[in-house]
Amino acid sequence: MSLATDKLDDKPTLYKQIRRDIETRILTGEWPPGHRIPFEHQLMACYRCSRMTVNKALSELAQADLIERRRRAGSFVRRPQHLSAVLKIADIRAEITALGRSYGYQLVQCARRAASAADRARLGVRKAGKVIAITCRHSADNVPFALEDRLIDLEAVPEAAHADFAAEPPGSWLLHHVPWTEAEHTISAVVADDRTADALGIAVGAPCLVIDRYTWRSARTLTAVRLHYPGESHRLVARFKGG
Amino acid sequence: MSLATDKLDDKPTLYKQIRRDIETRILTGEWPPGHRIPFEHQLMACYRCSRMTVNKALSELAQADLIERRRRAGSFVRRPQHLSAVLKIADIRAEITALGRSYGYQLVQCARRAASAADRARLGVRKAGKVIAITCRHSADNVPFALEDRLIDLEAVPEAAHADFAAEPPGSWLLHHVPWTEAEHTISAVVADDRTADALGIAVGAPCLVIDRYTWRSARTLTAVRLHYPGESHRLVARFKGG
DNA sequence: TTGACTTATATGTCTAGACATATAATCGTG
DNA sequence: CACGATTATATGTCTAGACATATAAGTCAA
Repeated sequence: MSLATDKLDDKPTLYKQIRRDIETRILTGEWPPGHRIPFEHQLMACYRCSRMTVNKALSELAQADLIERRRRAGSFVRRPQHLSAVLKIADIRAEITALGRSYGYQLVQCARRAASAADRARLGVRKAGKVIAITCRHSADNVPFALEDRLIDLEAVPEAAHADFAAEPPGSWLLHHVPWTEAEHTISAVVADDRTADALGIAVGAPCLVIDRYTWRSARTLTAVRLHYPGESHRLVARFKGG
Repeated sequence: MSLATDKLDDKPTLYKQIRRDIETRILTGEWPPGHRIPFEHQLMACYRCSRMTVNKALSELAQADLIERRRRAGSFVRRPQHLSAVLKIADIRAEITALGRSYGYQLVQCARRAASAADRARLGVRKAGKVIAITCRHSADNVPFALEDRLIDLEAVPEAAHADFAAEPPGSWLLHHVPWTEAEHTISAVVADDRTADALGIAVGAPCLVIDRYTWRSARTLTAVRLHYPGESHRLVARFKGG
């Protein structure tokens, strides 16, 4: 279980030095959340450099959400984002092939229909419209990997009408054809019902990891998908830095 | 399920305009992974601005991992990071109080002992040494919220010997007293065994979300913790931006 | 063909200024 | 005291330069 030393080997430059100094103080707790970072002009004097140099350091810390900058007031250490969570799982096919396993895909069902009330609730739309409902299965080395139930809003993604979801998984198709701006994952655990157990080749009552993913482009829901993973075998691994 | 329009309302400035233009082309796929972004001097001419302005735009895109910059070669669209995952859950007490619920804590067991072979394997240490093993329970509004099984390496965190884990949850204590540099979460699903079901007040065989968290400081494991959440009630929500 | 050397060039960092702008703090007035 | 107007100030953005440096590409000799 070795740990990568992220980027400690790159040449130290002044702005990185400044950024690092501040970062260290934040991570060690020497500067707790809410603490005001020295003003830019103070750091200029301290490090004997121009304002643009300290500004670059502070801007990067702000982009990384470690500090918050407020006009006239100064820069402050942000509270660590409790319970804030970020999870990215873009494409199951890519995930499986990246693991060096062979990817398999079976389309179980694909229907184009007028949105039901339940569909509209799931997609967060009011008006009537058409949707595509897809059920499919992903497998790795011929072992079921995940069961996918997806809804695509055809009003938001009209191109999807011409996609061949028997040939290409909807997730991959969407990733390559439809730009998105924001997404949300919700992770929970359930026990397998008949249908899920059957599709994943596990026992009824076996644990499953469930991921619900909603994808938007500029406040418009594009697609909603629910994925069932066999819970014992599949794991989501998340590694990160920070304080 | 409304969606915050992240930062579309802020004043458009030139470097943001440039960043946005490039971002859009990447997200729409107009510039696929590997595509070379125009050189800085081309963008300077195109937008009629100084090099620092385009540099700021490109630097931010690079920091966000949307592009990769290579000296002499130029800037290139990066492959989307499939299966990359990030998850942050710092402190259960903070999580619960942030939800506006009352936090409760019960220490079930706390033992200081020489590290067993299993302990050493879990912490990734070779040498013999002392550890603290803690089992405790977190509750929200007097309903069991999570069961925690934690191991703290006393060689790495000697201060922990003086902490009172009956009064303060170990996660909170560690967060406030011990700086860390890197962590890893693994999420999986299981069904509750006797002990877990009993502690969480759920049925044996009910689904549970399991989070294993390892925390390091400079390649040294500080603590390993396993959390069981009642799977039906607890959800991890992850929201993020990007392509 | 291959390896070593040179050169051109795009990015990396930095400066010493400038004006814009949001807003905390102060001041003044009813 | 409450509230609106003013002011001071820290950050936000931008410029027109500069030199450093890694490296792709070209050059030349073995």
